[in-house]
Amino acid sequence: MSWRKESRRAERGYHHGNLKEALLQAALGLIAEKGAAGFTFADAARMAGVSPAAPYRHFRDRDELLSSIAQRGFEQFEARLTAAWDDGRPDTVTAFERVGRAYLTFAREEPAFYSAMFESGLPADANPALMAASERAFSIIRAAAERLAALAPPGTPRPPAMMMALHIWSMSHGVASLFARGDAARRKLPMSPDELLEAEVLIYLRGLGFPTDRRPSAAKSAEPPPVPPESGPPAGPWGKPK
Amino acid sequence: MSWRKESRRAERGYHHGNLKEALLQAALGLIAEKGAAGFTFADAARMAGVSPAAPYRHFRDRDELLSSIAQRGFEQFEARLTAAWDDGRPDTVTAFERVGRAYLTFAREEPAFYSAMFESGLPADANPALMAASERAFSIIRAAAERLAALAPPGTPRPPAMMMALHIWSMSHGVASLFARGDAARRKLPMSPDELLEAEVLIYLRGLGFPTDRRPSAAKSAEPPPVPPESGPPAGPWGKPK
DNA sequence: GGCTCATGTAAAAACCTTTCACATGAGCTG
DNA sequence: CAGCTCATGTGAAAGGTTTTTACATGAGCC
Repeated sequence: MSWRKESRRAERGYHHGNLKEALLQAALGLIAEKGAAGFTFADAARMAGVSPAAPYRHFRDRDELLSSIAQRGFEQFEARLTAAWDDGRPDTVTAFERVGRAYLTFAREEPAFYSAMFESGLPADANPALMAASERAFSIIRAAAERLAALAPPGTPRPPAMMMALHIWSMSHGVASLFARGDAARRKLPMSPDELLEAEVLIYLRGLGFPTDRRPSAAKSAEPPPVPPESGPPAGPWGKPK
Repeated sequence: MSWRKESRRAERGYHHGNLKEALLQAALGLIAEKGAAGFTFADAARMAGVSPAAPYRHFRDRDELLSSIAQRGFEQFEARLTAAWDDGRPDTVTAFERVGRAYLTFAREEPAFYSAMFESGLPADANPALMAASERAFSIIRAAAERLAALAPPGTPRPPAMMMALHIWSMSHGVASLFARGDAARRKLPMSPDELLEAEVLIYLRGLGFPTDRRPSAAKSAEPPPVPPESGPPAGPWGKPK
């Protein structure tokens, strides 16, 4: 029953040729199915068809592999957020909400990355490149918050964009890690995580004085779309108890 | 150099007498200093002065110890939140904010519990007692949200209390796990986590139509304290850029 | 063809987890 | 108090993982 190994070796020769990448992929799969904690360096090596010592030619240790994955995760995360933000088109609020949804989508679709990024307990100073990548991802949220802050209705104090960004981030992260991980819902929710976050953000924005009554719809025009500054008893951003 | 073990044994005899508790304490310490992932069953045994096999008389395996700790954590968490809520005294909003602060304080002061509770990647169905404990803790937040929802200013739609509770929880958890763990701040913040969360909650509540201009102060009287329904351009809940 | 260095391997040390047969002694029973 | 019993510990061992070290391979380059 050793033809497996033999053929593997035959297929690729003594040198793997692309081990580093293979290990990253293998680890990603393992983390997705067994959690960041359960993932094993030896397992990844086995999966790539090399000896347990081989990975050490590419990563100082298990933690470095993990932080590489986290870094790569932040890069993809940044890309997704950037795409979702789409430079604020068609209007700032719509784009902003899309960023929130993208956050949850990423957490749901890339649990392995998300784990490595936020739940692997990596030493904060693990990797400067990691920090930088995380910083760049956050900067998307901050940039969006800046644009949003600039829209503060005249007459109201303009909220600090950095604070808004941190608030939005904490909401997104909170919803993602409490309600949007694992097998969908370990707690039965009255609404989906997406709806939950959207309502949360809308209420928050309204608290800052932004007009957030259901979708400025068309309005591809200049910001801000003309909206009554105070539209009486506002309709809630949450759905009716259908 | 074996007098250590000998004396240990002498001190306590063949039977430890309180091993289960000793293991829980040891594990708590280890998790606090090395993270939930780094903690080792064998280490806990060593710390309690027993053989590596002894713990298996009290916990099916490492995970069961972890989930015991998480459960205990939720119990203490519930106690803290209950105390902070203090049945809504002196007024609902003040008490509510106190609950938020208690959340962060717990995360900061009991990192080991917090890790075990939220970051240990325990299988969702690990322990029914754990689920129940977590449910009880959440119920405090929900109860508080219910009282708050009942205060919705007349004329505005009353927000679903469950939704509010989930929102508040996600904000608290988000701030706690992103900004209030580890060595205080791996990211430089413009304000403390406590202030960040307080501002976030205040803005959110204002978004729901609650009057939240700085502290109803005295007003131990009946809810709601008389407040102008719409106080013009509201002063921001965030501090001035001192 | 021969060199060299990056990339793999094998073997081994150190540690963890978990199980199993066996040892102890605390507490009940008579 | 003798004797029993069973919960609680111990030692040893099997099977994994991590990481290091000396050695093997072969790809790329004169």
